[in-house]
Amino acid sequence: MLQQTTVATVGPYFKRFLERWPDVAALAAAPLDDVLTEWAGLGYYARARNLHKCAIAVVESHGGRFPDDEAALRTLPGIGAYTAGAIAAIAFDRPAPAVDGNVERVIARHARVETALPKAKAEIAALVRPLVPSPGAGDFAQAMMDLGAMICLPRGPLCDRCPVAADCRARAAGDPEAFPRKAPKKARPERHGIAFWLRRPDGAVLVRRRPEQGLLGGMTEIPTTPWLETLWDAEDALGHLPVAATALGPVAGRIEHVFTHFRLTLTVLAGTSDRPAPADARWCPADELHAQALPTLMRKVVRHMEKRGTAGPLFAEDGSP
DNA sequence: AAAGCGTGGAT
DNA sequence: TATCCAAGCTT
Repeated sequence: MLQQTTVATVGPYFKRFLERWPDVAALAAAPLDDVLTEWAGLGYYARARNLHKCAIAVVESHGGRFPDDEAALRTLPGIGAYTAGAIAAIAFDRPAPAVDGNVERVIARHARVETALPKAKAEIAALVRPLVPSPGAGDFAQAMMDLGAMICLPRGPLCDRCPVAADCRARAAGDPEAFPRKAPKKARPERHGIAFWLRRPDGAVLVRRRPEQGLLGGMTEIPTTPWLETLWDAEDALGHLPVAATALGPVAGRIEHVFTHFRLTLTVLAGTSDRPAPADARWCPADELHAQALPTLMRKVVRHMEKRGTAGPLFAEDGSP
């Protein structure tokens, strides 16, 4: 859960997750959709799919216990270089480096590594590995991460309180904030889509499961058009209407959302339908909507509609259809 | 091996 | 508002 996510954000998710699935066997036995529902809002949903796969692998291939060496851990789904090292060192006190973003920063400054991230990852891990004490690998891993999190800050590092300031090369050069070097990031394009808010006379809302792979994979969505860098023509959008509907009209306002690699603006087309749901979709009773595996973007759509009320055909605030 | 993959908080 | 950043991994 903590991969690319802050402790503060993870906290409540972690608690609920462990209450529901207290051990690997329980998680392995759970339906993926339940795991995704519990994960909804945390982001990077491949982590949830991988964690579930990982639990199954641990149960089926490792007798229900995590392996204690880096190489075996590294083969499990969702466990990469950092997580394998962290588990080996912290859970089993094996001499492995746990190099997260904090440690990368500490080392990049201490050795004044000129190679830019992410290319420098291997170089930095190679610098850490010989430093790992044994026993004590777990404490070392924690200490290095805490040094980065509390002293060797991204901006305004507290060098006066740093236990290794004396031989820090970036400190000596007076430019610690210039490290780690980073590859330039690319622009974030704007994309647009139209969401179809379709209700049955009994109030149920049409929802759909997204494909298992890719963005928001396996999560539940309010059906939308594809998300393109061009604005949608109303007529083109209707070609993506998932089920025949009546009283279709645009809803005032927009939903803005920022993903890692693009910005998205959704507008909503609301209507009514009494048809059976298509194969990849289902009618969700209104009072069950919030218990679905809705990612934050889709919760924004739901919130948007709840704010406006959902009775009858909807029109823009200026009265246009 | 560069690109894809979420979200919220801090500055 | 824009940018950065967070206990990274997979393809």
